[in-house]
Amino acid sequence: MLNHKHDHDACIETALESAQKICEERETRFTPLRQRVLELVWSKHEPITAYEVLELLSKGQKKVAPPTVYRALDFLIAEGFVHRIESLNSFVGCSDPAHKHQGHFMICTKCRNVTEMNESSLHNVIENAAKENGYSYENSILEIAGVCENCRN
Amino acid sequence: MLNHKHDHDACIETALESAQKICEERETRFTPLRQRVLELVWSKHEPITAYEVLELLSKGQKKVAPPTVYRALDFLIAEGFVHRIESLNSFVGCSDPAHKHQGHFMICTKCRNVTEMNESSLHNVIENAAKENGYSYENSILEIAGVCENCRN
DNA sequence: GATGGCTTGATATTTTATTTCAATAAGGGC
DNA sequence: GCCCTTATTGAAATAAAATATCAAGCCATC
Repeated sequence: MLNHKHDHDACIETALESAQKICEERETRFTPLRQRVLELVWSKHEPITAYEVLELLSKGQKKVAPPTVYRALDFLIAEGFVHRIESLNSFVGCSDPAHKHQGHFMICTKCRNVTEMNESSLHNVIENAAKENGYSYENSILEIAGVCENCRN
Repeated sequence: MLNHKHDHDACIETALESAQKICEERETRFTPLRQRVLELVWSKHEPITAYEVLELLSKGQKKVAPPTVYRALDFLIAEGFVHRIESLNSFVGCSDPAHKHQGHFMICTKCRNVTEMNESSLHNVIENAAKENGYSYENSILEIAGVCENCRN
């Protein structure tokens, strides 16, 4: 778990406001559905699956079908508001949506909390590794499994 | 594609022999099924899906069910003979089965060929990144998408 | 208020992976 | 060799994750 003092409601709100603003700048449509899905993805710091989002989304309202969720997620990923965690078939809110980038993550194998690494040095190393092996660089995923500080104590 | 002169039959054979030897050392059972699945995974350098293996395996003999393939793959992965490419839901033969390690890969977005990187420097950087962020290191996946040298020419 | 494009709804299907229990095969101790 | 235990494979069903397709709705602009 994150720090218990962590005000997660504020965290969600910031993410939503930030996304709202970015969409206005880009003139992309941050529809109610997309807002709601982003909110649900942010509802915990742990990665959430598309079908979990589906279930939450369907609560207390007309049920939605999988494509509805996947399309919203596709949009949010394209805008950089959400990252997909490949090793978990899950999704997490991006901690730095203003700058488009790949997700490089650490995943706690105990609490399943995810921490995003935005270190440019790491990114450079990865990009260089590709070039040294004769590949042009397009994008990359890095997912490190380990145990976070809180869980080790 | 890899170098056209690449003798892929020899490549498969080496992988099988190497696996055979390692299993003898470890006293694990390299059964005919597991051998056959490893051979099929190695049948191309591109990643192969479990269901593609299933189909090849079922050719000209009694059809097998998905768990048969997945169990064989689980064994091969546990022994380090095969890696899973998370971003493609696919599997590739390991180029260095003697040393257990994570797979760090580059994936060509044109020819879909996969190159495994066994650079310890890269591994060190990743392990350090985890520690700097307060995580203990267990394992990691790195999958870089780009265009390989051959495809750029 | 018609047009065209994006967005969502709805249904069906595909792809990927696992659960469960039964049958078979392999190795260890006697 | 024969029994016992355990590992492996077979078989059927199901679960989980994702996509294809077409219809309906919304919205901006003319």
